[in-house]
Amino acid sequence: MGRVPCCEKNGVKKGPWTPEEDQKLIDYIQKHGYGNWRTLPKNAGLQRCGKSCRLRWTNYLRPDIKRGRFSLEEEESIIQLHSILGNKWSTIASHLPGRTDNEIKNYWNTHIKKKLLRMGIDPITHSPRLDLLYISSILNSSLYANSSNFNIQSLLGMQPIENTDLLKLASSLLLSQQCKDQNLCPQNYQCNPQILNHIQSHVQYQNLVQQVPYTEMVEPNMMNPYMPSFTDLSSQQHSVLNDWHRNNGTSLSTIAEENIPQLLSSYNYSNYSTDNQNLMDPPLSETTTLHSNNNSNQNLSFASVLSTPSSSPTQLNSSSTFINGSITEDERESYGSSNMTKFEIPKILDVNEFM
DNA sequence: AAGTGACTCAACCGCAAAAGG
DNA sequence: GCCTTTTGCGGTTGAGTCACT
Repeated sequence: MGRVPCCEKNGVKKGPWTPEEDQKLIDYIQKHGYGNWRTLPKNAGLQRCGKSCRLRWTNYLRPDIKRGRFSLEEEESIIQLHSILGNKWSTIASHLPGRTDNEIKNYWNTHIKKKLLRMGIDPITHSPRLDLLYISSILNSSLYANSSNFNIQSLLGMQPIENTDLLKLASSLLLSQQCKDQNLCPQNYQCNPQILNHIQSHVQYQNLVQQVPYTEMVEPNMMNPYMPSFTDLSSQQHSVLNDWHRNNGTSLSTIAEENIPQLLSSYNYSNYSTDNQNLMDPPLSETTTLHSNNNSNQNLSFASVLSTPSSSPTQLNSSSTFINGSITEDERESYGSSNMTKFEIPKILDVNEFM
């Protein structure tokens, strides 16, 4: 395994480590610790550069390294953390005891990323890949509708989407966006129920990855059309939060997860309007009842979308499908055993550290 | 059994940040 | 404040392995 040495300059060896080299490194570090990686190889009698020694130790020889398959909990943690942190592998690794950044990075690239892609979820934004759905929709509904040998999903590495409704709703989503962009949306625009189903599915996915305090949203804007970050809040919303902050003697950064949805839902976000408006906000906030709340006429706001975690009184329809309703065996392996609506943050996650 | 392509993962590279002088 | 050195991180590579034909 590994890379073949491309050169051996100055007697510095590269490539795979031998058991003898490993033993030398272990012996030296056990005796002297690993203070200076630069001088370590010389002192340890290794013909390696310090960088190589450090890497070998941190990724392989460290005694607290956990090897073997990632557990379901670990996988869920990685997905959650990645949705918050992006490719900050070392930070993610620091929340998974015994796992290295390299190992997590590899696991992400070889397993999780592909799995999400197959499910039609963008592994970068953790949002549905509407762009591909849109292309697919166009192609499926027009020129190539009857062509059995043309399949954009397979070309793009996606799982075949058999549910044509999903394609339609993707089109609807984009059309509604275009409509909105051009101010063509009628005041009484009725949101396509299929879109609602889709959003429900997406919210379920977000339940999986977004079970973190909202304060975490401050840092990376997750580019998720349904999940505006804290920094996306309008000044009015900030004002509400600040009022709350003043009344409770806390800072915004310390507002607890369970408080924000409650706080936000007390505010009528139908007034919410900014240039970078949420993709679905206008039609949804006017007409829809996404949640089976006790108030069936409650406006849909992103606050209610935000409040979907298990702490929320809002319960999604547990029979809702995940994106297109067909979860493969592979995906079931990862998600099937855990009820997404009941998913909880693993105890090892202390997201406050990200701040 | 042999060939082939996909997958895995240890290790390398280059860059940036931090530390030291 | 500037320069040099060291450390850490994220992206990428490619030999070994596996699965399929």
